[in-house]
Amino acid sequence: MSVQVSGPEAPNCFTCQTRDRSEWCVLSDDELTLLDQRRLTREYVPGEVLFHEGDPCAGVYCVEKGLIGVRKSDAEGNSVLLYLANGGDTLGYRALLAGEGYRASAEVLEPSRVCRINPSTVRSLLEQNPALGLRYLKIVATSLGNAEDKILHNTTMSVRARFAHLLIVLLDKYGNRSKAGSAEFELPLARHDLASMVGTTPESMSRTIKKMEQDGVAKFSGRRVHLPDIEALIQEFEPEYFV
Amino acid sequence: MSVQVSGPEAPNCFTCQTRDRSEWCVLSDDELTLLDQRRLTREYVPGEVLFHEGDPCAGVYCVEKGLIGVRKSDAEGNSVLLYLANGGDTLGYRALLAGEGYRASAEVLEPSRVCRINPSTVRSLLEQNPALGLRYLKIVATSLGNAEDKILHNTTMSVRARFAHLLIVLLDKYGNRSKAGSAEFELPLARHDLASMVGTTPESMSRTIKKMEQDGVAKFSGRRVHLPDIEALIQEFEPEYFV
DNA sequence: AAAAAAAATTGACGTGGATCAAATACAACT
DNA sequence: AGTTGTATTTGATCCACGTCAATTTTTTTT
Repeated sequence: MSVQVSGPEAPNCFTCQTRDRSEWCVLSDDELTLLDQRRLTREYVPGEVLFHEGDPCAGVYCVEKGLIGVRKSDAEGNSVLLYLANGGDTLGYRALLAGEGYRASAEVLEPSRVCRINPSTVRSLLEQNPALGLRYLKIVATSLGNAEDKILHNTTMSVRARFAHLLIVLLDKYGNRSKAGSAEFELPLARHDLASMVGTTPESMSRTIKKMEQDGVAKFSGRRVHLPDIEALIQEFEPEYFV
Repeated sequence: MSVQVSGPEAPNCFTCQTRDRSEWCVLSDDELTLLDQRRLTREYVPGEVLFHEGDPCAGVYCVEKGLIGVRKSDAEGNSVLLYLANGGDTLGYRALLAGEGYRASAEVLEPSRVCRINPSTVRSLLEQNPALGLRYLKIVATSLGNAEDKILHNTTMSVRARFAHLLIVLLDKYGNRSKAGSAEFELPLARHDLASMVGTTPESMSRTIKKMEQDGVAKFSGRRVHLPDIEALIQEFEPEYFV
């Protein structure tokens, strides 16, 4: 279960390694002190849930380290993984800013340390520091752009093309395009979560992977992926116009 | 072509009927004066385009009256209609707030009068009036929630269910649920645009409509729709859990 | 009113991907 | 190592939907 962190190794907002990657980088020292006083820090293990779809907004969750997946489900049990959050990412701000409950749930995928800041604290920071609001505006506006991209992709591209796209996104986030043209890295997700991100079933995911291996576009072994030709992979979702 | 509006009947921000429905309702008189000086008002006819996907952001577009559709397309010519904007709605703010170019285009569907406010004016208003930023935060956060809903819907529901959902949305926006259980109203869209909103082809749209008529769920004649049983229509996308 | 153009419908057909069911591989305990 | 539970793969089948082509209907133009 999750535990409240305390003791000598206790984290705080001033020494937080990921603060400069988060929205809080615009806060003054005084504001940072407030944030530090109000934060609730917890360690989570895979399978735990930060918040559930439908819950009233309990604040924003600031990921210090680990991996969280944001999932949206419907009544019949279908669901999609909308995105992944790492150290430096914040979750739950959409609900807070919209003045709603959560419309997705956040599930822990890898052992994580996460701070929660309650709604009133965030609101008072927003009111006293306009720069924070602008930061959030930018984040939300960018997310909206990405979400709209995804709407188009999901309705026009094949499962294979969407998965190729996902691989490139994951490569840029969790691997690195070292050697010219090829790359190898560790996927942060199990098969069924890959399927969930692409918006398909594990069965179709499995078959898609198999076919891509046969075509030599990618090689999978467990969570390890080898991409021999990144250009070719990109062509899967960005086809040539002049054929 | 679009024309610059002037003369005695010239509109202005103070007398604008739709201002209190827009973000600008939080502006002071001074700020409203600035807005009024800087606005560029134009009349548009169907088929014209306010801005294209890929264009650098030229500001926000404030719809006074008419109907605008926001469309996103890819290289192969696929496209989806993301949403519709009426009098009181604002367009293009996402690009401005994200600091990007437009990632969708805005096409005029019915004769419209639209004001454009250039980026620097909006930015200075945002800087001097924090309430405006909060308004935008709320709008963008709500849109993001809706977009994420759509991602889930598009990947899990059938064309027919999505269309049933669209009909209810359009009814609430362009018709009214007068008589208990039934309703009749005028669709603001042609068939191919309905298809585009649902994320399907005109052919499939046509067949879906036909089947719904056979099932007695809806009756179409041109753009006129009769919905004899709204509850039944809702069941198409919100199925019973206890069967 | 006739002609031309555009929009919508219908038909025929193929297939990507969902579904159901079973087999295999893998991981975690004891 | 053996057992049990879970994740992944494979197989077989089906159908919702996209695609292409041909009409028909509606709208626009002259």
